Amino acid sequence: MKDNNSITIKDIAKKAGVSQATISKILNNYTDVSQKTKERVFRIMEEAGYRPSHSARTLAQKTSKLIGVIYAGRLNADFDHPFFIEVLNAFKRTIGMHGYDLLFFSDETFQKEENFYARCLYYKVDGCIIIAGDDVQQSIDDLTKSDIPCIGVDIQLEGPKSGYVMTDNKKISQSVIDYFYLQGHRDIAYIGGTNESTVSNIRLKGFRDSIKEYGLTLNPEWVIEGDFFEKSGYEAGLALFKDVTKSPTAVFSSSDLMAFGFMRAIHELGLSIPADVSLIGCDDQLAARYVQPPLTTVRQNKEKIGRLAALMLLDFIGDRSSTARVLVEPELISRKTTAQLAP
Amino acid sequence: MKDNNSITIKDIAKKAGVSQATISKILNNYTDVSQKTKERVFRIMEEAGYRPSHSARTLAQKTSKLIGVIYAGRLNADFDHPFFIEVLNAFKRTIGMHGYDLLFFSDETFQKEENFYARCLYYKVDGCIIIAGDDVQQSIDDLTKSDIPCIGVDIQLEGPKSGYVMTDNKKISQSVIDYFYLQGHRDIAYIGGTNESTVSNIRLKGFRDSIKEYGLTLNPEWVIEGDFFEKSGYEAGLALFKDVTKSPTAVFSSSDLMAFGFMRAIHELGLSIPADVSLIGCDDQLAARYVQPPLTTVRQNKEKIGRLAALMLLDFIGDRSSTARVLVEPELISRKTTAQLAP
DNA sequence: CTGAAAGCGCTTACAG
DNA sequence: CTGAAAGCGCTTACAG
Repeated sequence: MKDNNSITIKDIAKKAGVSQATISKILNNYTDVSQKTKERVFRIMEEAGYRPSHSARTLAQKTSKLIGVIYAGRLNADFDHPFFIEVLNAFKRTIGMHGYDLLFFSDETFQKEENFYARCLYYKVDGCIIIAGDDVQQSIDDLTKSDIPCIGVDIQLEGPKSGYVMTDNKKISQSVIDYFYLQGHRDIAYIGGTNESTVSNIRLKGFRDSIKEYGLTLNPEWVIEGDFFEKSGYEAGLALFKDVTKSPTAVFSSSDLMAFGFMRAIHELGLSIPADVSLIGCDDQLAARYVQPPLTTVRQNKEKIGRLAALMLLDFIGDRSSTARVLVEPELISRKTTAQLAP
Repeated sequence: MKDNNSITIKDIAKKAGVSQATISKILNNYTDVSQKTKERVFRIMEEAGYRPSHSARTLAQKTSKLIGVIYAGRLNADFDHPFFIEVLNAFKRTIGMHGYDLLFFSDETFQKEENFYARCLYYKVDGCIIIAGDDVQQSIDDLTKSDIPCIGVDIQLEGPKSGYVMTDNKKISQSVIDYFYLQGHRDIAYIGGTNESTVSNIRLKGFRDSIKEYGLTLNPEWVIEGDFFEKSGYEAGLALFKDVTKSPTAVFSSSDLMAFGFMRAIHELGLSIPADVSLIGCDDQLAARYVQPPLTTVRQNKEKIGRLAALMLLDFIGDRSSTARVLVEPELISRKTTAQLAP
């Protein structure tokens, strides 16, 4: 529209008295250019205020130095999930150091079609990070089957150029059971996320397996399906403690939000934590530190997950690896909602 | 590298027996193409698996349909700030419906140079959203002076194609003072953010002005500079209540995090909220609902800010407006840290 | 309603 | 160490 700043490689070539090819080589760090011309050209570019063009470069090179970010999932298909942000933060930092920028696909761009593969081809992204619940599975199917490198976070991608990284969710449950067991608890309940969630199912399986390993028996009524949100935890609390004689002594809630709801229910019932029941959450949200009493919970290493995702993707892009599946250790944060079971 | 899926407009033109120009017109919704050819071409594109190329289009059109996202600021130059996320969410949704995708600039891409203007030209973004504290001011200077449309959130951009939207921060303080006054409080203290923060300074000024409007006098020792984080609120609490005879009856903390710190200090001093002192925070973080007692605080309308930012930017891009400055109403959320002053 | 041709700004063999 | 030329995949006046 305006002055457009459209000084091109051609203009620079003319001013420097060399060919376009030479300018291009200088721009791309070729070694076979004499130091003198290099310096002169750089000076001229500086004076002229030359700006390279991403589209021209991408068109010629067929690679964009762009990474697509696909997010959708269990929390309202938006990116207000704190887990998402922190992982993406670390990812962005690492990938940025390698010269990549991030492209966020707006779900709405193509009227709900959400053909991510098409959009990846459109933008010629070099790779993708997919952070997601399980409801995206279908819309990313084409993409993960393609030869565009993809790393999944919390989603098990199985394509030819795909890999994933996630917390060892089985170990989350194991560490919780271990912790409870050592405190003397034998009657342990579980509040899960939706059963459409892979992550949630792994945690549940880990829970069942651990219970079994300790030779304990699991009351089927003590496995409650929630939806990760506060209200479902509240309802679980009410259900588990409506008859105190049949209540567990310890509860593992697979999200902090549900744990908060559970605490509210227990409070309303006139009971107290951890005197009447021990509780462990999962996520380590900020609020976990501020509830009364502060919530014992399990933290995922989001920084590590993000960094690993970036590094793994970079390896795919550079053809230094093909598929990779990595599990990251969780960490149990001990606070005040858990206590030794009174003998 | 591989099959590349490189069916171009040229191939389609050949198969359809028409010219490239016609294909291009169909792709761009020109009206002057016969319905028959249109349908035939669409079918052929479908069969052939044709994919358009963003770079080719951008190169020819000089517009990318990309919006640059610049974030930096008071919280560690990363995007884990909940305010940021929620605003950006709403922004993304709105801008996405108009066919734009979001480009996140990685700060590290150009070895800390952070010349955002250069990168905007490089990618030919159609506009930018800048969500930031004040320390970015310098690195966005070139950009906001240019003719690239920019909308600032929480930062007052003054360029020829710039505007901003933010909460009416003066009103935040006013509503807090109103609220306290109506409860009988006359001795009101303020815990601010860093004095490099524009937002913080507006709030402080609003605080001072409101105090004056009610004809109250402000004890200079009751204006404390924090840094938005928990610890500084804790220290402020200690300082304000080391001598209870000289303490305020009400405190406005300009962030929830500092309010949490303040609560901790009061608790440690053996005092209680709101019996000994009323407290209002600012942000309405998730944790505000879960602290004991639940925190009265001020909420910003992040959804509205994000939507407005998108709409304003779209108007700039479409040359339907030039500059715009908009303030959004805050909302005071009354919870349990505030009480009528005992007579 | 349709097409020929130039152009967008860069890179890439290839030749020298 | 340097350059001429073709090509990347699209759009845009312009002519018909």
